[in-house]
Amino acid sequence: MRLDNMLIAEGVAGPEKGGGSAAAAAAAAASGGGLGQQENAIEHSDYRAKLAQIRQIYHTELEKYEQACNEFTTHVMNLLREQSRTRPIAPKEIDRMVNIIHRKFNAIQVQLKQSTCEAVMILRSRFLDARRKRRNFSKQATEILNEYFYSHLSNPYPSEEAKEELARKCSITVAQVSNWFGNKRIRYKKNIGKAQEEANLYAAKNAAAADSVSAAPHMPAGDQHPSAPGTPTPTSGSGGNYNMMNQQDGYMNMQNGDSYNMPTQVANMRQGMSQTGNYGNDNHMPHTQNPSMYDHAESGNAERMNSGSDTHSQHNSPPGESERSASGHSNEEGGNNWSNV
DNA sequence: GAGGATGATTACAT
DNA sequence: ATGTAATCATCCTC
Repeated sequence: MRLDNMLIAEGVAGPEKGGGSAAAAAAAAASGGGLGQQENAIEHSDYRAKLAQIRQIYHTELEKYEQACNEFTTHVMNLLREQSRTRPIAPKEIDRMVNIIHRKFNAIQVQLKQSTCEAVMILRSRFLDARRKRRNFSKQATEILNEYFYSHLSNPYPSEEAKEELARKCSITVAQVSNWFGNKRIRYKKNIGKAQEEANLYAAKNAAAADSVSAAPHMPAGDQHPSAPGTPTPTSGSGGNYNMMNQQDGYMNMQNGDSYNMPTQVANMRQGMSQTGNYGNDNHMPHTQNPSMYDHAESGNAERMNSGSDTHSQHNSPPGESERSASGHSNEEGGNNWSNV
């Protein structure tokens, strides 16, 4: 019964006219924004064509089975009729035989329906799989995301609100922002060396922005963390939008002891610089001074990765981020070791 | 066309 | 629920 319903819903079973339109409509709904309508139309016609093919195969097979069922039933009936000459055969017995045959053929039909459902599912996944439709984000969106990421390098876990804000700015969904940060964190860790160049780029950008801000100090005081002046976003042009980030930087600075009073941009810059300075250079910063991820990552030292806090701290840190931001609590136990895996 | 970059999905952990 | 890691499928650059 469920199979029947599904096949009807997918437009394989049910009325012939407009077969597949339901599924095509579902496909249209599921595909979401981002694609041109023409492109959609092409894909949907393709999808409909394939679905029609499945539908045709399904119906011819079904017809074949029904025909075979009828043939076999009449065959058995004939046999019974012949037998009735030699022995009495009750109508009940005939009914029973017919029922058995029908049950058998029903089971075969269920198998047919199952495999048809599978085929439709595969077709759907082929056409509706978002991976097949992926488009790169706009340059501006990537810029905004990178900017946020590198200015929160010590704790690149945007809160729900920050994600919404970023999503709005980049014209993407919150889920896409989450995906982006997930991918970014992983790939940053995997390729620290290369990412450092990028990090420096954004750090320098921030520094430049900081200069221009300090030249014209007009930031609303209410927006600012006491120890972290605002970090304006050059591309966004709306300086007060990264409230969360300022608070997070405050959290980061709290752990750094001497950098507690350091302006955010300078801290970021320093992070970037220390990164470059340490990479391929024995001039490591003492961990107590700047226990940032670079010290761990650039060394590529698995032992170091396991030292300090265990995996719990890593997993506790992200979910706590928003709470920290909201409550303004600082974490006295080095929490910015997100790369310590 | 090859290979890297990138967005999305999945499995699994906490 | 949210994160990581691996992987897929596509885009993009050379």
